[in-house]
Amino acid sequence: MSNVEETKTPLNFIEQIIEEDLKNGKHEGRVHTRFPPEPNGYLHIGHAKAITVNFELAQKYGGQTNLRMDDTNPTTEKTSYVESIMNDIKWLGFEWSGEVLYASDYFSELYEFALTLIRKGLAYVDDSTADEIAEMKGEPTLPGKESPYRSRSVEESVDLFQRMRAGEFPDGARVLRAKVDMTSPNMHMRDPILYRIKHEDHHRTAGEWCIYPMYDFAHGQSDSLEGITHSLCSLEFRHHRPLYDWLIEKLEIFPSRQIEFARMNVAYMITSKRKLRKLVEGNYVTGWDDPRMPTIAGMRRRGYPAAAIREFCRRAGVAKRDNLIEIELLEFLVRSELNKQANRVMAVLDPVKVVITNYPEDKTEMLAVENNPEDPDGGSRDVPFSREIYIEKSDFMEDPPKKFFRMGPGRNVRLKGAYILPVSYTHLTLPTKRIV
RNA sequence: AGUCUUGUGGUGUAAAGGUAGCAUGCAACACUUUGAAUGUUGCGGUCUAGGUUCGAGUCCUAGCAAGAUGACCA
Repeated sequence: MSNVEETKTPLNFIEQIIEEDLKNGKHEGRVHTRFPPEPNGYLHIGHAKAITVNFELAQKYGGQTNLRMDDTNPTTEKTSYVESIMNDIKWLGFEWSGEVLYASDYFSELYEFALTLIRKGLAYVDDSTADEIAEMKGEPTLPGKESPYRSRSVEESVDLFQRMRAGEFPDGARVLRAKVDMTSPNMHMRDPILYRIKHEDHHRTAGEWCIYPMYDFAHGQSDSLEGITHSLCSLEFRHHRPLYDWLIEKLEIFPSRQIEFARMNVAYMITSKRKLRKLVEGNYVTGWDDPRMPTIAGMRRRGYPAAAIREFCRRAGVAKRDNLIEIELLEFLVRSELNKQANRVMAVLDPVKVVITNYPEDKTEMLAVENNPEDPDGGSRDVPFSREIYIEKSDFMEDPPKKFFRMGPGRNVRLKGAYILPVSYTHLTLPTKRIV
């Protein structure tokens, strides 16, 4: 009768999408995700969430996860951050597919993509100033205006773009823009900037380039070049998705799919690299890995186990609504993990001497005490026991209330790993108690 | 001519028209072997108003609320 109902573990909405794709044989059943940090600071608890989701989702469906540095802005990015990022991900317990990848590895391909777009009449070089472009962009409630350079010939744009790349123009003189729709209700579709001029050394390509692609012209293209099937990002990129898809379609390249989910917010924790950097640079903390910082490195130094952080990210779930996770959940999981793996020792901070009057004066025996009651294989250690021992002052009360389960007159207590002690004390002078 | 997304116990997350569940939190009780331990019990919820349906958290309509979006950042 009682058919064993298959206990279907609930799927989050991304898993549902993936399983649907798998069912339809999309991408030959391949699942490939990526974690794309910008190397301009240390990873924090919010990144831990993105890392866990990306890596564990791929793991679950037998896929792979790339680690790709989103390094398209040479002014803010540093190699030292690349190292900290690799460190933190490894410490969290994840392994990326192959070598670390860089968006900067694709600068040549991206440059060719740009040329392709121009030749298709889908991008143009704009000589307007930043202010003019902002002005013409309009406002969310008002349509924008087309740039006078929008109708420039393909040949002229190709020539100008090549000369931008050759370093003929100063920073800000011109940009490359996609030709989409200046009246779109979506601001990101109002001829977004694809390339800007920056005469600045890059942490990896050094002085090789003086034009750099914008996020929208690097991220999706990198996803595509790597064959990423499911490109997960946070909700604020929802408005970028039409552009993400538009570029892939026009370029006729591998159709990665962007899926947005809500970032994790944790009570009392700042997850803004900008603000964390201020703490570091203002010397309010000793560094990105200060134990008070909500960075992965900081939490590591604070003693939080990686397993607890991973579990925290899992329990926070994956959904699209804004959330604020209570710190209590993290603390609960840290305790619970530490309970499993930490050895116990005894220490007395505020000692009170106890004399066990019916125990031989010159005897000392070694009693075995388990290292970890939650770990049967944790072994034991020997603790000496003799007539005079010390206990914590707060473990004794002369006139204890009913709820007090520790030492008190007329009570029996069991000493951890040792004997039951009947306390029929006769005389008490702190800091020494005499017990029969 | 704004657009998009999201509303389920205090918090987070499930329930694919059919018993609103799980976790955390809080409370009470239990406990002669550390505990911020463990065990048991309890508390507490579908944004609002209509509609469809035998039946609505779920579908429809209208509201309301919150968040995102106007960088040559990502």
